[in-house]
Amino acid sequence: MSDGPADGGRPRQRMRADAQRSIDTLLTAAAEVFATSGVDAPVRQITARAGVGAGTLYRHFPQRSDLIAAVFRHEVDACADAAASLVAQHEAVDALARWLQRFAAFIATKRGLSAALHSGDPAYDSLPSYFQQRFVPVLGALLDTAAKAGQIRSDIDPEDLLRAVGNLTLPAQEDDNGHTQRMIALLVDGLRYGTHGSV
Amino acid sequence: MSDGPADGGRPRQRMRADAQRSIDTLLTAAAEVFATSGVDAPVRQITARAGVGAGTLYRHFPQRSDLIAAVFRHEVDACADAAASLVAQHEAVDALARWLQRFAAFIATKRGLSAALHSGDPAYDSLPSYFQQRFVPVLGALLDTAAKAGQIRSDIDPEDLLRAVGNLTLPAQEDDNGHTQRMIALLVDGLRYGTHGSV
DNA sequence: TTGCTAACCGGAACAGCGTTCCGTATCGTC
DNA sequence: GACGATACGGAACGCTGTTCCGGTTAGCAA
Repeated sequence: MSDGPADGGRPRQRMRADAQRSIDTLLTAAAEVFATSGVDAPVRQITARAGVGAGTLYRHFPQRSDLIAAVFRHEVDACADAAASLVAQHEAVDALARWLQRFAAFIATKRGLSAALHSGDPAYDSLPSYFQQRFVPVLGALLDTAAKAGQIRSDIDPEDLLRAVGNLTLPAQEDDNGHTQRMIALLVDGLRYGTHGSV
Repeated sequence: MSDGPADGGRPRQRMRADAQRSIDTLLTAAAEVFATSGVDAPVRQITARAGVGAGTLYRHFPQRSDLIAAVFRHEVDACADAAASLVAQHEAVDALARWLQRFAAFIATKRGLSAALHSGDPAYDSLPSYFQQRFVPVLGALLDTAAKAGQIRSDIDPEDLLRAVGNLTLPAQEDDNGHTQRMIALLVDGLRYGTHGSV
């Protein structure tokens, strides 16, 4: 996906290089600021970090919700795309485990977002389905590959596992000392149960 | 309860009459403004309606949450106290029905509040229990009286009924044309069921 | 009743916010 | 290289919450 402005579709005509640069910089800066100061952080904090004027931000994201939604989609994409390189570099079940950790880290940054999600702003309406559309196939493929390799059982619904990991992550505090990671590892071990040697 | 300032206790020494007047005016004005513009309404709108300077508001309610909590308590009190006069003027089951309608009207004005409630501000921590402490005995007494008069059954838990009416009211839109009221009436009829003649 | 003082009031003033506007700079093309 | 369209930056505007302080008033004592 091409992280374009908030018109919701593909660019109707090629975007100028500096504009695309601005958008990328803003998206990155906003993600960092949202992570540290929450989604209610001042606009100027984002523009300052991006080294960009306020006008530039409003040109590309007329509404605050546009920026938030774009950052969300951007991070969803980054997380989903991470699966490919993990698969290339690790064994099937290992790639699965690592991706779930990555996914948990993603969820952990979304604490302040749930309030915005339920604010009724229509700009957010498409976000949950985007989340599903992007992650379910990715996780589904990871599960499939590992199952076909005989490394995990094959009766796991990706949607269920997605929700389970999400729930596992939500209540965690910031300083949970790897508790969430250990729980996810446990979950993965659960997946292994019932294959080849073990019963 | 004496709607004092936000020190949480009774006035440690008699308050000047003009101060008490200001507090009352502010509480009334704030309630009206919150009802029309939501709890996020500008402070100046409240002070303007109360015919009072900003300094006066901040003197009595240093934090915004203090004002919101005070308005809430004030309205809880008004609603709870309404029961007494209803009992004096109507038959037991009628008083009960009328009070439930009154309670539903109260809940209906609390739409915007739930977000504030869950904001984590400790000023709101005591509100839910205040709600319970104030309403459960009132409704309990109404139920008791009506039950002893043989007008309704006697196996109703006031806490349950409180929650039921609350839930009944929450999803209602502003223009529900008396739908909520009809549902509550139905609930009261349900209470009647199983007494004297009927089965 | 009068006078005194602590308490209170009003609103101007300040700081910080989101948002708009427009002169200037840059890109892509001819 | 020159030109038009596009995008950039940041000053400026209006609105916000909050503070501050000179003037006013309530309550009490003489």
